[in-house]
Amino acid sequence: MTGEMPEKGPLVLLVEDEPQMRRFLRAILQSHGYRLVEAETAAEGIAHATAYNPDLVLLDLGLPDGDGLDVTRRMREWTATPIIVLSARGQESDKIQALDAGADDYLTKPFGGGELLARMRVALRHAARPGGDDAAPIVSFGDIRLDLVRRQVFRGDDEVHLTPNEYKLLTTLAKNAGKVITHRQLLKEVWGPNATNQTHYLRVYMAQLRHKLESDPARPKHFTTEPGVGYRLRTE
Amino acid sequence: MTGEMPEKGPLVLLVEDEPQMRRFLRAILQSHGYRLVEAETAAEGIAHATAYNPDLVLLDLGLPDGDGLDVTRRMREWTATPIIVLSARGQESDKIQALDAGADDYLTKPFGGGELLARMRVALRHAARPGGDDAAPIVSFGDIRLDLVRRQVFRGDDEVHLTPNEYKLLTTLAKNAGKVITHRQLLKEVWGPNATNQTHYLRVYMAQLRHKLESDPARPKHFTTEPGVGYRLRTE
DNA sequence: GCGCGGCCTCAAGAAAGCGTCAAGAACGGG
DNA sequence: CCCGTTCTTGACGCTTTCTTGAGGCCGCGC
Repeated sequence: MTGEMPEKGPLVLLVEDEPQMRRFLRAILQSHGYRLVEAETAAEGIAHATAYNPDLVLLDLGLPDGDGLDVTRRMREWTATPIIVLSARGQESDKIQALDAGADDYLTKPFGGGELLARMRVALRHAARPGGDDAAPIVSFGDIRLDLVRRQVFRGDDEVHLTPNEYKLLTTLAKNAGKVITHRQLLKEVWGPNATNQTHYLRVYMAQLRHKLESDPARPKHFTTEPGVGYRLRTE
Repeated sequence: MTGEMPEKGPLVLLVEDEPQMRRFLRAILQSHGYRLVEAETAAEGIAHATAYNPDLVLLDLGLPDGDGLDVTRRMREWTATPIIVLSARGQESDKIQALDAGADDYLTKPFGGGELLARMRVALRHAARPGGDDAAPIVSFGDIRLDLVRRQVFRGDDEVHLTPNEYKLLTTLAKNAGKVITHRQLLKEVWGPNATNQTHYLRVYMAQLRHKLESDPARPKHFTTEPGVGYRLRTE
């Protein structure tokens, strides 16, 4: 077996008032690895959209407290998150209105779970396209540049080769730059939860990182030791 | 009407064999300012797609000379142009297949002109978003040129023959040039999701690619190994 | 001054991962 | 049905990476 990551799937906001429908969708989504947030009203839908910033919205029209179209329009004022409308109304004019209001797809109830999932994949595919999500994939300190997307480390203009563990250790430090990270945390992150007392690993690997990335490995400027506690990466 | 402006509406490629349906769609599209290119067969569809580089494709499944899904898949090898499938078949499995093959939407005949136009607007809205079109249809590195449209690989002036798996492996690497792609990703992409632990395949096929495309296969400049992680294609 | 705990260094053996070669199986076209 | 191509599988040796241990340094409390 492989010690996989928790594999957190895309976050879906479900806005739907009928309990029965909600149960149906919840079952489908969760069994396919999606994380789920639910709302029962338009107002709650908008509130959750801003609070959770989901990857996708499933929106029922005909909510108790207002038009679902409003939800769509309101969301489109500030986000391009895919919205798939689910509706009992199959009139062409309804579809056109919803789509022009900013919805990305429109399914008429009843629909098959398979089709819904397929259309969700399409929507998520779109959202993944333009490099809109990854904000700052490059961390730098001193003359070191760490490119998290390409998985490359540069020292000046030269690429530095890191082994998998070295890289993982560096990234966990970099992701919490400035903060102290305890031995336990680092070990758990890099070597897994069964190695949280092998502090010797850290000494060896920190030494390697320092040799590869510090100009004076014996007097580290960036990879500093916090005796008895852990290590810290100083990025300025 | 004649005497109009230079008519610079979006260019739509219509791939449809039934003359009746073509007439119907032609009327709708032209009356709404779209420019139109028509194809009657799958082969012609692909040819026109490369020749005209349309803004949107309307694709009928069930063409005389082959599966419409193939057209979708082939196009997705090099372009992200929106594809809306029009089909008489309304089975859920058909929809799922088409959408997963790369289609952006699926309408079952008969459908209303208004809905089609609305869904086209959605598709064009997606395509219009920033970032624009990314995938250059030709990738090159060293003295290698990879033509994604023609599915051809050249080394200098000579064409290099690749087997299907070799080609697929090369393209998945090329589409993420510079980034490390994990063993798992590559295997899933080339051999399907049931082979994600057959890392041995990768060794064999990477060796073959290197032999065909590297000047010194034993010391690869472009197809580099990231031990324990995956492979990377360096394009500079 | 001495002992001790925590840390760093160096290095070697163990383990895992990788590249190579080759043979048999499966496939597809004639 | 046969032949050539492509895919799969296995064995082997090599390289990289991981793990482990021994030794030394330093600061602190006693």
